[in-house]
Amino acid sequence: MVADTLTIGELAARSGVAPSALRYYERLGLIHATRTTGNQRRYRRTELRRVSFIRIAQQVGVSLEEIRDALASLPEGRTPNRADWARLSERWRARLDDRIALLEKLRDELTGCIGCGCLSMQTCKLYNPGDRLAAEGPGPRVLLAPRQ
Amino acid sequence: MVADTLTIGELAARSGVAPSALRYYERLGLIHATRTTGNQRRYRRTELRRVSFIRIAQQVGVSLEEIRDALASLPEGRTPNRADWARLSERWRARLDDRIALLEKLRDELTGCIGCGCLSMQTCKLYNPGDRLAAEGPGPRVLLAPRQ
DNA sequence: CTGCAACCTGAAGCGCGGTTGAGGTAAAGG
DNA sequence: CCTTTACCTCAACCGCGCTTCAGGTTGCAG
Repeated sequence: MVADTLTIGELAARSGVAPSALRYYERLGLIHATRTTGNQRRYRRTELRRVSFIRIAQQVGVSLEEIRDALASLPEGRTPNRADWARLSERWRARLDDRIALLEKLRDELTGCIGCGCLSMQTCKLYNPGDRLAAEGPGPRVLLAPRQ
Repeated sequence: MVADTLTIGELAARSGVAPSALRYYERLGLIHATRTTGNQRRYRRTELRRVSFIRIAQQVGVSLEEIRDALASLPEGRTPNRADWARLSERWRARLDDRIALLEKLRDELTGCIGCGCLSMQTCKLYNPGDRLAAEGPGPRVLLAPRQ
């Protein structure tokens, strides 16, 4: 069955995401499907692009909630075009840049910092990169959200 | 009380990690403490460095289990010296390099990839950066582990 | 028209990385 | 000495991002 819509199994196969995960994404409002008369999901091909975006964003370390908000900025009525996606990806490029900068800072300071014995929380720039984390206060919830 | 050992509260304050988390790390074997006659934990100052290492590794996206394994490579009998820590941090530098390379690839391909409409799982290099993920097979457990 | 794979829902469960709470003990200051 | 604050254990719970399972329905191939 190679129509203009995809079954959940087909979308799963093409995206590498399990059907259960796709249903989960739908519950959270990240993707959408129409239904057949028999209540089975049918996906438009453009959903593939959404799923792709979701997985990429997860790799960057973004929670599904944030991803949902980002996807919500895509047009409702019509199929998103290149410009729409480009706008979205531009925003994520900035995120990536930030994240890369953080990791580079970590890398550049790691050896010297541990080598000199300063890895003691107090003085170490490494432990509070840019004071971003310090501002969050105690409790780890903030960091470490989408693994990887 | 400013002795040569730290109470759990002091270690928590200095490290920015909650006491409950420190006890949790101990249960998992990431850190160690001696006990007073009254069964309270006392930490050697070097534990501060361990905790610091743990938090840094988490930022890079490593699971506590992996961190424990890494810390296990430190000498048992004696206090780890600079060379010990340097050895360890060298290994993590490589991890950081890998991770940075991945994110840079993601960034460099993101705009072009979405812009050209190829973000379709099939052909997109972005979705399978370096085929590392494809090799894992279906199931997300692998990626997205320690959030952020 | 029948059979079987693929699909459906809802609820429960899992792994991680912790936090919270109850009920009790230790230790430092006055 | 006594009070207050910090600490102890154990068990239960939380949020995230799913998976699994039971019990039932759909839809395409032969």
